[in-house]
Amino acid sequence: MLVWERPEPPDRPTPGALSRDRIVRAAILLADADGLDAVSLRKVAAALEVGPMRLYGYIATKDELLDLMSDAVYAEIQPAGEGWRAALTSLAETTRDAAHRHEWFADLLGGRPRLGPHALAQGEAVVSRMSGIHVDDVMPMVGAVNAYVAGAVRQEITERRAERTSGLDKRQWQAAFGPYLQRLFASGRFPAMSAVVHDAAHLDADRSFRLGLDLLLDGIAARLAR
Amino acid sequence: MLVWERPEPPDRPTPGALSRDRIVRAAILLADADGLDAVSLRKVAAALEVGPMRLYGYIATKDELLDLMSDAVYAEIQPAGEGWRAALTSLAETTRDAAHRHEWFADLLGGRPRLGPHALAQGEAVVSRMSGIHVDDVMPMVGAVNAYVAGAVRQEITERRAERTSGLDKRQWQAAFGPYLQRLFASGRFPAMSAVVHDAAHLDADRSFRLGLDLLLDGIAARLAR
DNA sequence: CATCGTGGCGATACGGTGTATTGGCCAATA
DNA sequence: TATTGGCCAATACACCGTATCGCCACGATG
Repeated sequence: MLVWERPEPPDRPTPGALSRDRIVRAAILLADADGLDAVSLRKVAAALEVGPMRLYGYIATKDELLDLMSDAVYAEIQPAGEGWRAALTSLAETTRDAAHRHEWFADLLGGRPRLGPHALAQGEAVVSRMSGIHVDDVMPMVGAVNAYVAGAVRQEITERRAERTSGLDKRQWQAAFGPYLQRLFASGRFPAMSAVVHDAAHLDADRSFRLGLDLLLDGIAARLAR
Repeated sequence: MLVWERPEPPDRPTPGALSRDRIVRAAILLADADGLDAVSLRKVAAALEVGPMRLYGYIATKDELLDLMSDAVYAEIQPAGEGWRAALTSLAETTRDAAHRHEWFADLLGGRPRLGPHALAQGEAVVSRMSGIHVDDVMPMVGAVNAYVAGAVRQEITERRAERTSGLDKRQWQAAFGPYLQRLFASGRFPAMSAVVHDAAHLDADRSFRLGLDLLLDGIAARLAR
């Protein structure tokens, strides 16, 4: 049950030959274009001009393919920076950037164990930059940032998707939810929320993500100062 | 396309009659028992001793059923407490408790718009308790807590599931990942992580969740004090 | 060189899914 | 009583992940 490791055939691969990499890349292209639901083993195989069963010589199951796709994205996330605050900020921003390039990544983020080699390498890159922090504090702090990032990114992508599908048929969306929401708010059952959504300044996604992250990092800084 | 509102037939319902509530409750029982994947319209219908197509008189699509299930869980989350810190803490803990009762909720959390009536009521309960906070700061702060909670809870449930399935056949799991991880760590490519997982105290899930939450709340408190 | 064995690969098959369509039956109305 | 309308069940379709089977081509062996 080797998941992330599977030896390629030792003789140099024929250029057109199948491989785990080619399969994962094809799956990622499909997911980038049409979302995770568009990734089926049949479609991936078709994109590679191959029968569906061929894939089972390289991956054991569809879940394993999803794990490999995730780990391929982790390869794109390599946080840099000096000092813990820069490292954690970079971790958050590069993860978010990756999710913007691959929206489906937001759906997988946190939904499966992060044990792939690239995910581990990313963890190493972060942990190794947490200089001067007590060893007992490293994982909780990194974990908290990862949790915030996963939740915030998923929320953001969800909203973006909702806006996009409502943009395609904004008329429909407004017809469906506009009256419903309007009635609820007019009902007076949500006075506090009404006041906030009416009066508050609306931040764009960048600023809102950054603000929440800064709150968390400020809390970490305060803890470290004690 | 009324999603969360659909009038029940006005004459008082026959006890055994179908209804959105009965459908949602049956789906939740299935999901609690065997996970989200076990929720299929056919199985829900079978649990209600009814043909699958009957459900389409009450819900438009399976996604709508998932939205209704989510919103039913939000009905269980009613944060209490006086003052913003108690309210946000309560929001986090009750959300986490709900995900412990309904593990599938962690998979849905943040994955779809939170526009159901109970979700809105929960939002109102939180916002109305953010007393003394500038109107522009309310949503970002509540949003940050919600993001952290969603990410942390999903991560926690994912780990819990991995442990459980590996508990069923722990031998298999160790045989699969033990050597792989051992080799990676022995390879010396992850010195910082190795040191941390070797030397650091391991917190249980309760403490780790609470610690991350406190970091974020401390950051909020610091911001409010400025 | 002829034959046999083998192993990889394609096609087929199975049980499941969400949902569209069809057709029949029952009940209320003209 | 004849008709019509609406509800409900059954059927149907396209697709999914994956198990199985049978063929064919190739390498080893007599």
